Amino acid sequence: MSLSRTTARMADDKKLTTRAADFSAWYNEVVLRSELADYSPVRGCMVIRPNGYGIWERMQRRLDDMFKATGHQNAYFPLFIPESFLHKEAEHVEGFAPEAAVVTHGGGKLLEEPLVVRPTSETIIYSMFAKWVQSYRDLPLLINQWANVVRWEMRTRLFLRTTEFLWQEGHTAHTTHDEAEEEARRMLGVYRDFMEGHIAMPVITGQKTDAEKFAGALRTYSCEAMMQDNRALQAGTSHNLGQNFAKAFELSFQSESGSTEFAWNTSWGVSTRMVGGLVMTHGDDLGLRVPPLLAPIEVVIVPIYRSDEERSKVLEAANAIVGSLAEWAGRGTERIRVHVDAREGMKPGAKYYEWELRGIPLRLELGPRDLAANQGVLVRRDTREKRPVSLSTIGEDLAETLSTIQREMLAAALDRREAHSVRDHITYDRFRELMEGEGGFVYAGWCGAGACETEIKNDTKATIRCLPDEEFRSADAPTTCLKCGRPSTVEALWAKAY
RNA sequence: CGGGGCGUAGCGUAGCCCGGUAGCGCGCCUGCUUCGGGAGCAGGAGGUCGCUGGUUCAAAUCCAGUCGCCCCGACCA
Repeated sequence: MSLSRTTARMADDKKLTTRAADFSAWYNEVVLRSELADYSPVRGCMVIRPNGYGIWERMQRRLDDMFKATGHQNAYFPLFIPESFLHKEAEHVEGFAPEAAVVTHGGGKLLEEPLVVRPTSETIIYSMFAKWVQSYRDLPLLINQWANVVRWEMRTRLFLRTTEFLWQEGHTAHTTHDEAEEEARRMLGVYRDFMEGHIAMPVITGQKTDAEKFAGALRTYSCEAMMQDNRALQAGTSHNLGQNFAKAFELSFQSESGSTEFAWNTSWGVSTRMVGGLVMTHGDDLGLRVPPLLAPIEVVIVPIYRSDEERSKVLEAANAIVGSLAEWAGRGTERIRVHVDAREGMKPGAKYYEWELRGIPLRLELGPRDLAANQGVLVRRDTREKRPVSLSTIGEDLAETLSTIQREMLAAALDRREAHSVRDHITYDRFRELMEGEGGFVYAGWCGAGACETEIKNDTKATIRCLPDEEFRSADAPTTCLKCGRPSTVEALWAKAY
């Protein structure tokens, strides 16, 4: 029926469409079949299913800790924003008005002023900050909120771009430009640490060009990751908003010297899009691969038996392992998340395929022969490596293997990214050929002219993903602009993007 | 908004040209046998054929309209 294209081959064929055959179809099939999400009755919206939401919850938990550790507090601002608020900052309204959903009726009556469903919350938040801040002593104000937002996109894709999505948006107010700048950079660093440390998804950080920056920001910074089709995914952004919103919403304070000044703001956000990034960074032709730190289940135990007698023995042993892991404190308070797949009427092989599709990092096969030897067979999802492990040291063994998987997944993703990155001085013809073909990240010189940026975009669909931070720049800096050949003022990272 | 594809059981589909008992595979339920890489047999449940109208003795099938979804392009996290 309606899902025929994407769910084709799903019911009759057990295998997924391969990444090489059709990356896009592969992505949709993985998301649907691993039950991360499903389409909703409303166009462009999605339902996040328990498997997907479990990953998001772990992302949230970790990020929330990181925000708290950097001094932020959570708050919640309303979904509805007076339409006039959106109009108070010129660039901002231009950026968001086209994709705003507007509520015109309530309680059966036409509203006096339409309400915008937040596409982002700068306007409502800074209008409230204005009420709360009087003195420099009230600053910095460091707030985060977890929320849903709505942007009426023309084309949507599960997790990557949906009409409604979940995210966090940090909003801060500071006394000086430099302090705001420091905050914007700090949170970009937090994002990078999280993406590399937890999603095992390496990112390039850097500054957005004027063409790509947030509507209303002074400067925008982003984390750019490379997906397996060699396209870039903007996985997180952080903005130095300058005084633009402070001026629009009269967010001012009295300084130490007694003068009245506008505050300096930042905002920064990451969304459920990261789940899509996880899929496209780590998934393979068998399905999803979830990095252990984000996996709601880290280890699944699959019991193997013939007779009822064997069944009860093996299940007893499996439950004993679960019990011992609940006691085992070798990982501090963070216990190993283990699940016993005791479903009947399913052969072990069928269970293996299913857990592989869902990307659970480790599988412990447990049969009568294993029990006789006090062992289990441990299988890594990422490498599919299979080895016997002793049940007497199972906690240590699992914990160590999980942390190895986490580390090696990042290393593998990093290798893949570097293998598809070009830093040599590249001719424009070669660049165009690359963008039409295999794609990838290209580091090249840029004269700084918006015209060159636009021409390249029209020509090749590639855009400047960011002006990379120093550590990502090439050892021998490019000297000429990729497009016009004039002297380069800055090194740019070019790629086709999601 | 342009181009393409498609709406028949939970999923995938056949049937539509040429109108006449709605079929198949997967999944689901029950039972028995199975179980170290996607089990077998037997029995069973499950359908407003997207919706509305028209033609006809009779519509999944023909005609008109309408709604929706997916994919590919122009905007965006």
